Amino acid sequence: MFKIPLKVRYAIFATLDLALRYGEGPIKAKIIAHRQSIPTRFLEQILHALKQGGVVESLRGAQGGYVLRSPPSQVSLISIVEALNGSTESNVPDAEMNGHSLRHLQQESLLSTTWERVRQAEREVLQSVTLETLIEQHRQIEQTRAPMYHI
Amino acid sequence: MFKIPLKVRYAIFATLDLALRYGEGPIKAKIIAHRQSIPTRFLEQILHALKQGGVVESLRGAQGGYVLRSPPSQVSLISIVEALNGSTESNVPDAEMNGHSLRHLQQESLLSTTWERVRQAEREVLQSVTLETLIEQHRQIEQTRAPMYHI
DNA sequence: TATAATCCGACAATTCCTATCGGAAATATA
DNA sequence: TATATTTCCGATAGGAATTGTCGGATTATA
Repeated sequence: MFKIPLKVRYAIFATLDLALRYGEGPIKAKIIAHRQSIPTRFLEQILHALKQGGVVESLRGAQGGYVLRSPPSQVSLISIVEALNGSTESNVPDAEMNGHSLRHLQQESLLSTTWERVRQAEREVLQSVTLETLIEQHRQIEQTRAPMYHI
Repeated sequence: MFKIPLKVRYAIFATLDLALRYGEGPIKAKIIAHRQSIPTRFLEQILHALKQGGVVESLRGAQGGYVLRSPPSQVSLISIVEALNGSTESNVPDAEMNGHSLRHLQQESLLSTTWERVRQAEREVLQSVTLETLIEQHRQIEQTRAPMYHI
């Protein structure tokens, strides 16, 4: 329906990369970027946002890198998405209202309930999917694909 | 969660405008634009898309205009949203795949189930809300607001 | 100290959304 | 038929958001 930003996908695959090596110490942004085919400098920004959002921890300096803050089973996609949107996406900053006419504000209030329901529905799905879920899905895909090469 | 395009809101309020006058003959884009505070030329595009999507019918020429194709109770928000996104949003046109590496395609396939669930959840909400629903909400808001002015 | 890594702000490039425009085609009315 | 009206359609401009790059500051290791 509504488009998923590339940033979000990158963030998911970066954290998934960390999840696959959970407990093995910090991993460098550069390594993740290379493994997941993500522009390095862009990924740095994303990882930084994920840190602000409490999804990952960072260790600066030589031999530093990034680590998941919680085990993969505890990291849901919603926490990743929300980390990227910056905590305070809350509700229509004042600045944005100035551009709108009174009419538009009334219109918004009429739809606000519906939008809220849509977002809640999205949230529920994203809450139910964790990095561990994705890892399992990945394994299953690998298992059903592997036999193909042996025929 | 994921941002709602202005185009979608305009489309909803335009069809709502038609819904409020359902059965009273065609209504001109210019009139709707003025009533709903929507840029006229932009609205024309939107109405055209809504026609392609089967949401409205158009009558060209003098005394022409637009009419809802179905009664307000039969027009759900999902049909409006899908009309705007162009029928064949289906699945990743070939052209788009060229830009992506093999890795990115594998990544996509891993998330495709999740995205599909998110979209389905959105769809269910939007299916449950019709223009009639919004009209009723509107009336209720008016009723609770009106007494304020009499004090 | 030298090296390695994250951090941070600025900004360039690109894509998408919003909006405008000119004129063609169709229709009603006189 | 002539005229006015209105949708139709493509092109494109303007602006905002997304994507991506860069330089250097900061922090840590060795």
